[in-house]
Amino acid sequence: MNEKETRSREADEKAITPRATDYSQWYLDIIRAADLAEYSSVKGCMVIKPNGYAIWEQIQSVLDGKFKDYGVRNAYFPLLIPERLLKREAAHVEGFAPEVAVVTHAGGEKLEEPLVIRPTSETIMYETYKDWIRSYRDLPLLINQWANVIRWELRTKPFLRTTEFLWQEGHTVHQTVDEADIFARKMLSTYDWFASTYMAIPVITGKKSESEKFAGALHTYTCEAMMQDGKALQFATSHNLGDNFAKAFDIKFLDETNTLQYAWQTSWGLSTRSIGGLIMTHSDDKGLVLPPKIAPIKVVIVPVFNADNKEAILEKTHELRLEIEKNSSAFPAHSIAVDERGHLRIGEKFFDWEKQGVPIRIEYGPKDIAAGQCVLVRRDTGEKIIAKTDGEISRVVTELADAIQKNLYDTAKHRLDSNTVHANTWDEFTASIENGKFVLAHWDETSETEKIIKEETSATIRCIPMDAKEEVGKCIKTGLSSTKRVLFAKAY
RNA sequence: CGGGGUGUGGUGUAACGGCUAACAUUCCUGUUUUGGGAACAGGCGACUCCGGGUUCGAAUCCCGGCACCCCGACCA
Repeated sequence: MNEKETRSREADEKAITPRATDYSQWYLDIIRAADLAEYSSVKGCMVIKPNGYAIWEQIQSVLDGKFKDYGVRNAYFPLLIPERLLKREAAHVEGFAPEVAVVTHAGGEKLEEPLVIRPTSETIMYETYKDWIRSYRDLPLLINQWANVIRWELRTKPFLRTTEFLWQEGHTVHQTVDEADIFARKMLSTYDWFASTYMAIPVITGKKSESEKFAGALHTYTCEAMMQDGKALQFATSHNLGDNFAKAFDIKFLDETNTLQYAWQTSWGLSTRSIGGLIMTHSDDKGLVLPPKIAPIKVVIVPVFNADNKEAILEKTHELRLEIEKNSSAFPAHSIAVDERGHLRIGEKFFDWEKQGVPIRIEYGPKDIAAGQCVLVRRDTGEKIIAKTDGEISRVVTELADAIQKNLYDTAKHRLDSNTVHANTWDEFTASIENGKFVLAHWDETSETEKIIKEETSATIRCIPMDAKEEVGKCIKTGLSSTKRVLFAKAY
């Protein structure tokens, strides 16, 4: 075997499984290649590694700022919930009972009352809320919590469904059902805005069907994204809880007319699952691809040096880095990396950063310095751009980041639009679902029909789209009359 | 809980019932290298998943257990 063949074989061994071959393995390969997470010794749980957690911190930072703009304040409630609290709201306990973990022993003794580890915090928070709320002047109460939760799922996959996961859960209390509903929708559009603007993930917003809605909610609103294999991923949800929990937890307030009333509530959440969506939306067969606005490292400068000129080159490299940093607020110091590693060859460094999804790579060596320029390479297209280092570099980097952000969104949007189809007959419907499409179809609005469709095709109603037009139609399964199309797809 | 598969250095693999369990890679030390996956030299690293059994002799054969992975069922 000659040298060339050896190199080619090694390259194959390091390569990521192509998407077309095995989508599931491809997804896991990306996570490993980008060093985002790994399985832990606890079944169903994962260790989020620094590269993965850095993405979560970006998400936290953007969302938390937006929540604060709305007057939402952060708080923290206990991990352990007395079992009786979880049982207060009938639909809620029925929905969560199968997947809760229960602590039965502590302090070396069996507990009088078991404690469940929160699968979500409605119950423990609302138990407290009832003492916080006396009059309409205490409302609205707007609280968010960044926390971990545990749901004992039978089958797990990193980020998308793990036994323990991180999320934010917002819980608000309002005077009227209308005000609560408006707030729930406002949070839905906030998630929509975040997904499209920052994650470059276009979503379809809508309402969940009765059988898919949150256990204990009046309405559940959702953002549904399309992955590269055509399957749907629930990106985030926002619930109008009505007065279901207020009645179960006795949350009442005195209104302006001195009448005691039950309050109206919402809850809304976005989890580390969104990172799974991010990976599956943009990554390619070379590794992770991150949109610049959410990438922890937005630019990596790879200097080209040898033992003789190393110090001189590195000095110039840091000057270049400062030039970008000081001229554009979008690129703080920690978002620009300089690869000074001396034990790796230039090629290995390039592959390393490509795997990690860094949006822009800048190559900077003696030839560039002599010419007063540097070479920028886009992660999304691989295109090389030469820019003058003097004066224009920070503008070029900023524009390039915007162009990458836009390109990633446009590509995902095109994929979503071109794979969303209408079906008017059962045959059309099943064929489209089999082809991995999002299918807009008429439905007779019964849970029975929904269940039958799921059993026969494994497709579920992802949502009743917010922008669904009123039109006369017939249910694709039963032929009964229907007034609007709903979104069906196979889901993660 | 069904169906399928796998357990050997950190990772990926090899070894007919028979030598001190081999090879590659990672990692560490040095030297030389650096515009697309470097080379050489040296070094660290395993009770071959666990427990029994058969045998002069077991990573290998038999029995039992356990763990993990994939496909279902479950899942806001």
